[in-house]
Amino acid sequence: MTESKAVERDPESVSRFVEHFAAQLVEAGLPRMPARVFAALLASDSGALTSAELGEQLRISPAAVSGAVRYLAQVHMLSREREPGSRRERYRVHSDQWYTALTNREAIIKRWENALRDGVAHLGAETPAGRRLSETLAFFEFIEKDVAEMMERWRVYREERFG
Amino acid sequence: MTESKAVERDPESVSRFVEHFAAQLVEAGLPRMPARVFAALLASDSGALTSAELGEQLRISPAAVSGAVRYLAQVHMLSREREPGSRRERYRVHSDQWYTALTNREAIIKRWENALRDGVAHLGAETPAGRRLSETLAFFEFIEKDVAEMMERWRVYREERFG
DNA sequence: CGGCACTTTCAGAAATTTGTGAAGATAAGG
DNA sequence: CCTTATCTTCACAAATTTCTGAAAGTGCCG
Repeated sequence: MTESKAVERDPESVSRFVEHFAAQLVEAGLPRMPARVFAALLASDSGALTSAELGEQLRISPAAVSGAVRYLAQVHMLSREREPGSRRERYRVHSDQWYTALTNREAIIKRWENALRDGVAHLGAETPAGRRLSETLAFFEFIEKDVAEMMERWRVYREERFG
Repeated sequence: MTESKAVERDPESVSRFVEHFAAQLVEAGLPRMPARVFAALLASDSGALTSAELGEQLRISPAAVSGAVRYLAQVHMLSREREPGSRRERYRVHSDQWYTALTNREAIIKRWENALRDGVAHLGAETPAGRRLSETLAFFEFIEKDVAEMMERWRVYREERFG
Protein backbone atom coordinates (compact mmCIF):
# COMPACT_ATOMS: atom_id res chain seq x y z
CA MET A 1 0.00 0.00 0.00
CA THR A 2 1.26 3.44 -0.84
CA GLU A 3 -1.50 5.16 1.14
CA SER A 4 -1.03 5.22 4.89
CA LYS A 5 -4.67 5.81 5.79
CA ALA A 6 -7.46 3.31 5.13
CA VAL A 7 -9.11 3.90 1.77
CA GLU A 8 -10.17 7.47 1.14
CA ARG A 9 -13.23 8.00 -0.98
CA ASP A 10 -11.74 9.35 -4.15
CA PRO A 11 -14.68 11.08 -5.86
CA GLU A 12 -13.38 10.30 -9.28
CA SER A 13 -13.00 6.66 -8.47
CA VAL A 14 -16.51 6.52 -7.08
CA SER A 15 -17.83 8.27 -10.14
CA ARG A 16 -16.13 5.82 -12.43
CA PHE A 17 -17.79 2.93 -10.68
CA VAL A 18 -21.15 4.64 -10.63
CA GLU A 19 -21.11 5.37 -14.33
CA HIS A 20 -19.83 1.96 -15.26
CA PHE A 21 -22.34 0.06 -13.19
CA ALA A 22 -25.15 2.31 -14.34
CA ALA A 23 -24.21 1.57 -17.92
CA GLN A 24 -24.66 -2.15 -17.28
CA LEU A 25 -28.04 -1.54 -15.75
CA VAL A 26 -29.05 0.54 -18.74
CA GLU A 27 -28.08 -2.30 -21.00
CA ALA A 28 -30.40 -4.53 -19.02
CA GLY A 29 -33.27 -2.19 -19.75
CA LEU A 30 -33.31 0.36 -16.93
CA PRO A 31 -33.69 3.98 -18.09
CA ARG A 32 -30.53 6.01 -17.87
CA MET A 33 -31.25 8.45 -15.05
CA PRO A 34 -32.78 5.90 -12.69
CA ALA A 35 -29.80 3.66 -13.33
CA ARG A 36 -27.33 6.41 -12.45
CA VAL A 37 -29.20 7.45 -9.34
CA PHE A 38 -29.44 3.87 -8.18
CA ALA A 39 -25.76 3.22 -8.74
CA ALA A 40 -24.84 6.39 -6.87
CA LEU A 41 -26.88 5.29 -3.87
CA LEU A 42 -25.37 1.84 -3.98
CA ALA A 43 -21.88 3.31 -3.91
CA SER A 44 -22.57 5.79 -1.12
CA ASP A 45 -21.29 4.99 2.35
CA SER A 46 -24.52 5.79 4.12
CA GLY A 47 -26.71 4.12 1.53
CA ALA A 48 -28.86 7.23 1.44
CA LEU A 49 -28.48 10.58 -0.29
CA THR A 50 -30.49 13.74 -0.63
CA SER A 51 -31.77 15.16 -3.88
CA ALA A 52 -29.15 17.91 -3.78
CA GLU A 53 -26.30 15.45 -3.25
CA LEU A 54 -27.49 13.31 -6.13
CA GLY A 55 -27.88 16.30 -8.40
CA GLU A 56 -24.39 17.52 -7.62
CA GLN A 57 -22.66 14.20 -7.93
CA LEU A 58 -24.34 13.26 -11.20
CA ARG A 59 -24.49 16.78 -12.60
CA ILE A 60 -28.19 16.67 -13.31
CA SER A 61 -31.08 19.02 -12.64
CA PRO A 62 -33.45 18.66 -9.68
CA ALA A 63 -36.13 17.77 -12.19
CA ALA A 64 -34.11 14.83 -13.42
CA VAL A 65 -33.49 13.64 -9.88
CA SER A 66 -37.17 13.90 -9.15
CA GLY A 67 -38.12 11.86 -12.18
CA ALA A 68 -35.52 9.17 -11.56
CA VAL A 69 -36.49 8.87 -7.92
CA ARG A 70 -40.15 8.55 -8.74
CA TYR A 71 -39.36 5.77 -11.17
CA LEU A 72 -37.19 3.88 -8.70
CA ALA A 73 -39.70 4.20 -5.89
CA GLN A 74 -42.40 2.83 -8.16
CA VAL A 75 -40.44 -0.32 -8.86
CA HIS A 76 -39.42 -0.59 -5.21
CA MET A 77 -35.73 -0.17 -5.74
CA LEU A 78 -35.55 2.69 -3.27
CA SER A 79 -37.47 4.19 -0.38
CA ARG A 80 -38.01 7.78 0.63
CA GLU A 81 -37.32 9.06 4.10
CA ARG A 82 -38.29 12.42 5.53
CA GLU A 83 -35.54 14.07 7.52
CA PRO A 84 -37.34 15.22 10.65
CA GLY A 85 -37.39 18.97 10.97
CA SER A 86 -36.55 19.69 7.37
CA ARG A 87 -38.26 19.43 4.03
CA ARG A 88 -35.21 17.68 2.76
CA GLU A 89 -35.90 14.15 1.68
CA ARG A 90 -33.46 11.28 1.74
CA TYR A 91 -33.47 8.40 -0.71
CA ARG A 92 -32.23 5.04 0.48
CA VAL A 93 -31.45 1.62 -0.93
CA HIS A 94 -32.42 -1.19 1.38
CA SER A 95 -30.42 -4.22 0.32
CA ASP A 96 -33.23 -6.72 0.66
CA GLN A 97 -35.66 -4.35 -0.91
CA TRP A 98 -33.88 -4.31 -4.16
CA TYR A 99 -33.19 -8.01 -4.34
CA THR A 100 -36.88 -8.59 -4.25
CA ALA A 101 -37.42 -5.80 -6.73
CA LEU A 102 -35.14 -7.54 -9.18
CA THR A 103 -36.87 -10.84 -8.83
CA ASN A 104 -40.12 -8.98 -8.79
CA ARG A 105 -40.59 -9.47 -12.40
CA GLU A 106 -43.38 -11.39 -10.72
CA ALA A 107 -46.01 -8.81 -11.51
CA ILE A 108 -44.92 -8.86 -15.12
CA ILE A 109 -44.91 -12.63 -15.25
CA LYS A 110 -48.41 -12.74 -13.82
CA ARG A 111 -49.61 -10.71 -16.75
CA TRP A 112 -47.77 -12.93 -19.19
CA GLU A 113 -49.50 -15.88 -17.65
CA ASN A 114 -52.87 -14.26 -18.07
CA ALA A 115 -52.20 -13.38 -21.67
CA LEU A 116 -51.09 -16.95 -22.32
CA ARG A 117 -54.21 -18.40 -20.70
CA ASP A 118 -56.30 -16.18 -22.96
CA GLY A 119 -54.35 -17.40 -25.91
CA VAL A 120 -54.89 -21.04 -25.05
CA ALA A 121 -58.60 -20.42 -24.64
CA HIS A 122 -58.97 -18.61 -27.95
CA LEU A 123 -56.71 -20.77 -30.07
CA GLY A 124 -57.95 -24.05 -28.61
CA ALA A 125 -56.06 -26.20 -26.12
CA GLU A 126 -55.79 -29.02 -28.62
CA THR A 127 -54.27 -27.10 -31.49
CA PRO A 128 -50.51 -27.15 -31.95
CA ALA A 129 -50.29 -23.45 -31.14
CA GLY A 130 -52.47 -23.97 -28.09
CA ARG A 131 -50.22 -26.69 -26.85
CA ARG A 132 -47.14 -24.52 -27.29
CA LEU A 133 -48.78 -21.75 -25.31
CA SER A 134 -49.76 -24.21 -22.60
CA GLU A 135 -46.25 -25.41 -22.19
CA THR A 136 -44.95 -21.90 -21.97
CA LEU A 137 -47.54 -21.15 -19.35
CA ALA A 138 -46.53 -24.23 -17.38
CA PHE A 139 -42.96 -23.02 -17.47
CA PHE A 140 -43.82 -19.72 -15.86
CA GLU A 141 -45.98 -21.34 -13.23
CA PHE A 142 -43.14 -23.68 -12.38
CA ILE A 143 -40.57 -20.89 -12.23
CA GLU A 144 -42.73 -18.74 -10.05
CA LYS A 145 -43.06 -21.29 -7.29
CA ASP A 146 -39.39 -22.16 -7.43
CA VAL A 147 -38.17 -18.59 -7.35
CA ALA A 148 -40.01 -18.02 -4.11
CA GLU A 149 -38.19 -20.96 -2.56
CA MET A 150 -34.90 -19.72 -3.91
CA MET A 151 -35.34 -16.34 -2.29
CA GLU A 152 -36.00 -18.10 0.98
CA ARG A 153 -32.77 -20.03 0.66
CA TRP A 154 -30.95 -16.78 -0.05
CA ARG A 155 -32.30 -15.20 3.10
CA VAL A 156 -31.02 -18.11 5.15
CA TYR A 157 -27.62 -18.07 3.49
CA ARG A 158 -27.33 -14.34 3.84
CA GLU A 159 -28.22 -14.43 7.49
CA GLU A 160 -25.40 -16.78 8.32
CA ARG A 161 -22.85 -15.05 6.13
CA PHE A 162 -23.63 -11.38 6.68
CA GLY A 163 -25.59 -11.47 9.90
CA MET B 1 -70.25 -25.37 -28.91
CA THR B 2 -71.82 -23.57 -31.79
CA GLU B 3 -69.08 -24.60 -34.20
CA SER B 4 -69.27 -28.13 -35.45
CA LYS B 5 -65.66 -28.44 -36.54
CA ALA B 6 -62.71 -28.42 -34.16
CA VAL B 7 -61.37 -24.93 -33.59
CA GLU B 8 -60.73 -22.94 -36.76
CA ARG B 9 -57.91 -20.45 -36.70
CA ASP B 10 -59.77 -17.20 -36.77
CA PRO B 11 -57.15 -14.72 -38.01
CA GLU B 12 -58.64 -11.91 -36.02
CA SER B 13 -58.60 -13.92 -32.86
CA VAL B 14 -55.00 -14.91 -33.44
CA SER B 15 -54.09 -11.32 -34.11
CA ARG B 16 -55.71 -10.17 -30.92
CA PHE B 17 -53.65 -12.60 -28.92
CA VAL B 18 -50.47 -11.72 -30.76
CA GLU B 19 -50.87 -8.01 -30.18
CA HIS B 20 -51.88 -8.43 -26.59
CA PHE B 21 -49.04 -10.73 -25.67
CA ALA B 22 -46.57 -8.60 -27.59
CA ALA B 23 -47.71 -5.59 -25.59
CA GLN B 24 -46.85 -7.38 -22.36
CA LEU B 25 -43.43 -8.27 -23.67
CA VAL B 26 -42.87 -4.67 -24.67
CA GLU B 27 -43.72 -3.57 -21.18
CA ALA B 28 -41.06 -5.93 -19.92
CA GLY B 29 -38.50 -4.15 -22.05
CA LEU B 30 -38.49 -5.97 -25.40
CA PRO B 31 -38.54 -3.64 -28.43
CA ARG B 32 -41.87 -3.51 -30.21
CA MET B 33 -41.18 -5.28 -33.49
CA PRO B 34 -39.22 -8.17 -32.01
CA ALA B 35 -42.01 -8.63 -29.49
CA ARG B 36 -44.67 -8.79 -32.20
CA VAL B 37 -42.67 -11.16 -34.36
CA PHE B 38 -41.99 -13.41 -31.42
CA ALA B 39 -45.63 -13.48 -30.38
CA ALA B 40 -46.69 -14.28 -33.93
CA LEU B 41 -44.34 -17.25 -34.04
CA LEU B 42 -45.52 -18.44 -30.67
CA ALA B 43 -49.10 -18.39 -31.86
CA SER B 44 -48.45 -20.10 -35.17
CA ASP B 45 -49.37 -23.75 -35.51
CA SER B 46 -46.11 -24.80 -37.08
CA GLY B 47 -43.97 -22.71 -34.78
CA ALA B 48 -42.14 -21.38 -37.79
CA LEU B 49 -42.97 -18.68 -40.33
CA THR B 50 -41.30 -17.10 -43.32
CA SER B 51 -40.43 -13.47 -43.62
CA ALA B 52 -43.28 -12.92 -46.06
CA GLU B 53 -45.82 -14.52 -43.74
CA LEU B 54 -44.67 -12.42 -40.84
CA GLY B 55 -44.76 -9.26 -42.90
CA GLU B 56 -48.27 -9.94 -44.09
CA GLN B 57 -49.69 -10.93 -40.74
CA LEU B 58 -48.20 -8.02 -38.87
CA ARG B 59 -48.49 -5.51 -41.71
CA ILE B 60 -44.86 -4.50 -41.60
CA SER B 61 -42.19 -4.06 -44.24
CA PRO B 62 -39.60 -6.71 -45.06
CA ALA B 63 -37.02 -4.38 -43.55
CA ALA B 64 -38.84 -4.39 -40.24
CA VAL B 65 -39.05 -8.18 -40.27
CA SER B 66 -35.37 -8.37 -41.01
CA GLY B 67 -34.47 -6.10 -38.13
CA ALA B 68 -36.72 -7.86 -35.65
CA VAL B 69 -35.46 -11.26 -36.64
CA ARG B 70 -31.85 -10.21 -36.33
CA TYR B 71 -32.55 -8.95 -32.83
CA LEU B 72 -34.33 -12.10 -31.75
CA ALA B 73 -31.67 -14.36 -33.17
CA GLN B 74 -29.04 -12.40 -31.30
CA VAL B 75 -30.73 -13.00 -27.96
CA HIS B 76 -31.43 -16.62 -28.87
CA MET B 77 -35.18 -16.37 -28.84
CA LEU B 78 -35.42 -17.74 -32.35
CA SER B 79 -33.45 -19.76 -34.85
CA ARG B 80 -33.17 -19.45 -38.59
CA GLU B 81 -33.70 -22.36 -40.90
CA ARG B 82 -32.93 -22.48 -44.57
CA GLU B 83 -35.66 -24.06 -46.64
CA PRO B 84 -33.74 -26.50 -48.84
CA GLY B 85 -33.87 -25.51 -52.49
CA SER B 86 -35.02 -21.98 -51.89
CA ARG B 87 -33.58 -18.77 -50.56
CA ARG B 88 -36.61 -18.46 -48.41
CA GLU B 89 -35.77 -18.56 -44.77
CA ARG B 90 -37.94 -19.82 -41.96
CA TYR B 91 -37.83 -18.48 -38.43
CA ARG B 92 -38.66 -20.83 -35.61
CA VAL B 93 -39.23 -20.75 -31.87
CA HIS B 94 -37.84 -23.76 -30.10
CA SER B 95 -39.65 -23.99 -26.79
CA ASP B 96 -36.60 -24.84 -24.71
CA GLN B 97 -34.53 -22.34 -26.55
CA TRP B 98 -36.52 -19.45 -25.41
CA TYR B 99 -36.89 -20.55 -21.83
CA THR B 100 -33.17 -20.48 -21.54
CA ALA B 101 -33.05 -17.17 -23.36
CA LEU B 102 -35.34 -15.68 -20.76
CA THR B 103 -33.26 -16.91 -17.88
CA ASN B 104 -30.24 -15.99 -19.91
CA ARG B 105 -30.00 -12.73 -18.25
CA GLU B 106 -26.93 -14.69 -17.21
CA ALA B 107 -24.63 -12.86 -19.58
CA ILE B 108 -25.94 -9.59 -18.23
CA ILE B 109 -25.58 -10.71 -14.65
CA LYS B 110 -22.00 -11.76 -15.30
CA ARG B 111 -21.20 -8.25 -16.29
CA TRP B 112 -22.97 -6.87 -13.25
CA GLU B 113 -20.84 -9.12 -11.14
CA ASN B 114 -17.68 -7.87 -12.77
CA ALA B 115 -18.67 -4.26 -12.32
CA LEU B 116 -19.45 -4.96 -8.67
CA ARG B 117 -16.10 -6.66 -8.10
CA ASP B 118 -14.41 -3.60 -9.57
CA GLY B 119 -16.42 -1.41 -7.26
CA VAL B 120 -15.43 -3.38 -4.18
CA ALA B 121 -11.80 -3.21 -5.20
CA HIS B 122 -11.83 0.54 -5.80
CA LEU B 123 -13.98 1.58 -2.87
CA GLY B 124 -12.31 -0.76 -0.40
CA ALA B 125 -13.80 -3.99 0.91
CA GLU B 126 -13.92 -2.63 4.44
CA THR B 127 -15.83 0.55 3.74
CA PRO B 128 -19.58 0.61 4.24
CA ALA B 129 -20.13 1.06 0.51
CA GLY B 130 -17.71 -1.76 -0.23
CA ARG B 131 -19.61 -4.05 2.07
CA ARG B 132 -22.91 -3.20 0.43
CA LEU B 133 -21.45 -3.97 -2.96
CA SER B 134 -20.04 -7.25 -1.66
CA GLU B 135 -23.38 -8.36 -0.40
CA THR B 136 -25.03 -7.54 -3.69
CA LEU B 137 -22.35 -9.49 -5.48
CA ALA B 138 -22.89 -12.45 -3.18
CA PHE B 139 -26.58 -12.32 -4.02
CA PHE B 140 -25.95 -12.64 -7.72
CA GLU B 141 -23.47 -15.42 -7.27
CA PHE B 142 -25.98 -17.27 -5.16
CA ILE B 143 -28.81 -16.73 -7.61
CA GLU B 144 -26.74 -17.85 -10.53
CA LYS B 145 -25.95 -21.24 -9.10
CA ASP B 146 -29.50 -21.78 -7.97
CA VAL B 147 -31.08 -20.79 -11.25
CA ALA B 148 -29.07 -23.44 -13.02
CA GLU B 149 -30.45 -26.06 -10.67
CA MET B 150 -33.95 -24.73 -11.13
CA MET B 151 -33.74 -25.08 -14.89
CA GLU B 152 -32.64 -28.65 -14.40
CA ARG B 153 -35.69 -29.36 -12.26
CA TRP B 154 -37.88 -27.78 -14.93
CA ARG B 155 -36.45 -30.05 -17.58
CA VAL B 156 -37.27 -33.09 -15.48
CA TYR B 157 -40.77 -31.87 -14.70
CA ARG B 158 -41.41 -30.97 -18.32
CA GLU B 159 -40.23 -34.32 -19.53
CA GLU B 160 -42.73 -36.19 -17.43
CA ARG B 161 -45.60 -33.83 -18.11
CA PHE B 162 -45.15 -33.04 -21.79
CA GLY B 163 -42.95 -35.88 -22.95
C1' DC C 1 -24.53 -16.30 -67.21
C1' DG C 2 -28.67 -14.01 -66.48
C1' DG C 3 -33.15 -13.77 -64.37
C1' DC C 4 -35.71 -14.20 -60.23
C1' DA C 5 -37.04 -14.75 -55.60
C1' DC C 6 -35.70 -13.39 -51.40
C1' DT C 7 -33.14 -10.84 -47.92
C1' DT C 8 -30.33 -7.22 -46.05
C1' DT C 9 -28.62 -2.58 -45.81
C1' DC C 10 -29.11 2.33 -45.77
C1' DA C 11 -30.68 7.15 -45.51
C1' DG C 12 -34.00 9.64 -43.84
C1' DA C 13 -39.01 10.75 -42.01
C1' DA C 14 -41.79 10.15 -37.96
C1' DA C 15 -42.60 9.01 -33.36
C1' DT C 16 -40.97 8.48 -28.85
C1' DT C 17 -38.16 9.32 -24.94
C1' DT C 18 -35.18 12.23 -22.12
C1' DG C 19 -33.61 16.13 -19.65
C1' DT C 20 -33.99 21.03 -18.82
C1' DG C 21 -35.38 25.58 -17.09
C1' DA C 22 -39.00 27.92 -15.11
C1' DA C 23 -42.98 28.26 -12.57
C1' DG C 24 -45.82 26.16 -8.95
C1' DA C 25 -46.59 23.58 -4.64
C1' DT C 26 -45.45 22.46 0.29
C1' DA C 27 -44.15 23.05 4.73
C1' DA C 28 -40.47 24.69 8.36
C1' DG C 29 -38.97 28.70 10.92
C1' DG C 30 -38.99 33.06 12.03
C1' DC D 1 -48.33 35.13 7.86
C1' DC D 2 -44.35 35.69 5.15
C1' DT D 3 -39.83 33.97 3.88
C1' DT D 4 -37.05 30.45 2.47
C1' DA D 5 -35.54 25.77 1.41
C1' DT D 6 -36.90 21.98 -1.10
C1' DC D 7 -39.44 19.12 -4.14
C1' DT D 8 -42.63 18.46 -8.18
C1' DT D 9 -44.85 19.50 -12.47
C1' DC D 10 -45.03 21.26 -17.09
C1' DA D 11 -43.92 22.70 -21.83
C1' DC D 12 -40.62 22.33 -24.90
C1' DA D 13 -35.87 21.43 -27.14
C1' DA D 14 -32.72 17.82 -28.10
C1' DA D 15 -31.34 13.25 -28.68
C1' DT D 16 -32.52 8.75 -29.70
C1' DT D 17 -35.07 5.04 -31.56
C1' DT D 18 -38.11 2.93 -34.86
C1' DC D 19 -39.89 2.02 -39.30
C1' DT D 20 -40.10 2.66 -44.19
C1' DG D 21 -39.11 2.67 -49.26
C1' DA D 22 -35.53 2.12 -52.31
C1' DA D 23 -31.38 0.12 -53.72
C1' DA D 24 -28.10 -3.39 -53.36
C1' DG D 25 -26.70 -8.08 -52.23
C1' DT D 26 -27.15 -13.38 -52.52
C1' DG D 27 -27.50 -17.54 -54.44
C1' DC D 28 -30.82 -20.96 -56.79
C1' DC D 29 -32.22 -22.40 -61.35
C1' DG D 30 -32.91 -22.34 -66.12
